[in-house]
This record gives sequence, structure tokens and C-alpha cells, in this order.
Amino acid sequence: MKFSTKAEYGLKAMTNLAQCYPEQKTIGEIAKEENISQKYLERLMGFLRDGEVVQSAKGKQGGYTLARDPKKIPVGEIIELLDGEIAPMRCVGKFCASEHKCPSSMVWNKLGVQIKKTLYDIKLSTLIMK
Amino acid sequence: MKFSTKAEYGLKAMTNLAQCYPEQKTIGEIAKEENISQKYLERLMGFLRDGEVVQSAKGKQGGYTLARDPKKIPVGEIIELLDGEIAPMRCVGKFCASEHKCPSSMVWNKLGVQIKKTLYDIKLSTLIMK
DNA sequence: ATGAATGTATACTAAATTAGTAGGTAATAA
DNA sequence: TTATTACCTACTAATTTAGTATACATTCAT
Repeated sequence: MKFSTKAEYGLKAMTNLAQCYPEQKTIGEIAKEENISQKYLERLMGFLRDGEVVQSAKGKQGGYTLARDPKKIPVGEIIELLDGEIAPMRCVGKFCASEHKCPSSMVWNKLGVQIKKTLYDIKLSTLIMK
Repeated sequence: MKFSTKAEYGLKAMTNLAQCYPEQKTIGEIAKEENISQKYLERLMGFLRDGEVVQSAKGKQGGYTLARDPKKIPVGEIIELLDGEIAPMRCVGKFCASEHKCPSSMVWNKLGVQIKKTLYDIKLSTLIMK
């Protein structure tokens, strides 16, 4: 199990923005500093904006800022916006032929809850502490 | 972030074996009960055997058993054997152009440690408790 | 010994996902 | 009115995942 670069890039961009919060920055600046393809980052920022963890300003002098204080942005939220739901339980429901009698049906549930909790307990602010 | 079916199938097989521990079972039985392609599972079990979390007996009357008590098998170990290292820090070293000055260089470290801890704290035995 | 049942190994293929590119449109401040 | 920025959609390349095919090796029961 690992993170996609989507989540990696997204988190990098978010920690970058957290470090200048509440100032704004352009995608170009972030992409350069974090060594990410600007075009690709543009798309990723779209997901983060739709998820309301960042706010954007269009036009000249435009850019991005965090939508709230880094203390109130859980890392799990960022990851889910980019990578989809954390630790989904695929064996449940139609995927599980034995319909809820699958011997492992509770596995993903227990596991998912714990991982989710871990990732939601870590806040963006924690990641930029020195 | 999610689990691959590799990890899912592997964990299913392991919890299945945990439920009959210390008895053994054939790959065929496990594959049928868990609704997994037998051929594919054969390959996955190879990784688990190499990682010494299961033991195999060849030939007629052969099969698989857990290599140790389910209380002593962390879920994280199983997942790493199948999916590779958990939460690797891709921005470190050669992947990071700014060489250790990358503003997010500590992100994956902190995050990886926590996730790893969570997954290593959950034991196989926990997953089969009713 | 022999044969059936089991695990082991390797190579191949198909499908899905990820990562990235290309080329444009829309909005805004100077 | 122009430069700068965000925003949008379609396309492509690369990688990974999932699964199949085929053959071989080992062991037990008879």
C-alpha cells in the first residue's frame, strides 16, 4: 500500500501553502518549488478547490490560499479528495459472492476505520512544525 | 489511497487460515471459500511463504498453515509482503530535485511512521474476533 | 512403483489506472 | 487592452494490476 503521486503532489502543494498561510501563491510558484509539472498540478488543484480545502482567485494577481487554518485541515481529507475514499471495503456487497458470510467481511471495516482515524488525526499544521 | 486486491486477497487468505489455525488448508479450499482465482492466489501465497508468515507442505495431503500464532502476525507485515513498503517517502533523495531542502521532505516520514504503526499494531487475531 | 493431488515457477496477456501533455477558454488587475 | 493567472477537456504514454497458460516438482496412499 502506498500513496499515488496525486496524493503526494497534493500534500506537497498543501504544506507549501500552509507555510505561507494566509498569504496566497500561484500554481506556477508551487509547481516550481515542489518540482511538479505545472499542468498536472493545475488539475489536482481543481479537486482541492472543489473539495473546499483551498480557495482560488482568478486573473492577474490571482492564486491559491488555504480555505481554512492548517490546524483545521486533516491530511486524510486531502488524500481522499485526490485518491478517493481511504481503505474501501471491496469485499462487501456485490463484490462478495458469499453475501455477508464472507469470512473476512469485517477485515476492511476494522482496518479502514483505524487508518482513516490516523489520517484524520494528523493535521496539515502538524506536518510543517519544525 | 486504497488497498490493491493483492493485499485484499492476501489478507482474506490469512484470516481464513487464522480461523483454522493450527490446522492446514489447501490453496484450492481457500480460493473457493474466499472467491479468489486459484491460480492468482497461488502466486500470492508464494510471497507470503517467502516472507515466512505461512508454511507450506508439498504433495498430496499438502497445504498451508500460518507460520506462527495469529496473535503474532501484524497486518502490516502481510500488506508489505504483497504491496511493498507502506507509505514510502518518494520525495526523499534522488526523486527530490531540491535535495533535502524540499519543503515537504518530512511529510511522508511522519505520515509513514504513523500508518505503519497502526497497521503493525493490528494483529491477524484481532481481525477474526467476533 | 504408480498415480493423483498438491505446491512451485515462469512467461504471457488484458484491463485498468496513473501520470502527464496539449491546446485552448475565462476572468481579472494594472 | 494586454499580460497574467485560473480553469477546462481531450488525448496519450507509461506503469501497474489482475489474471491466464503451461509446465514442472513433490509427496502420500495404494
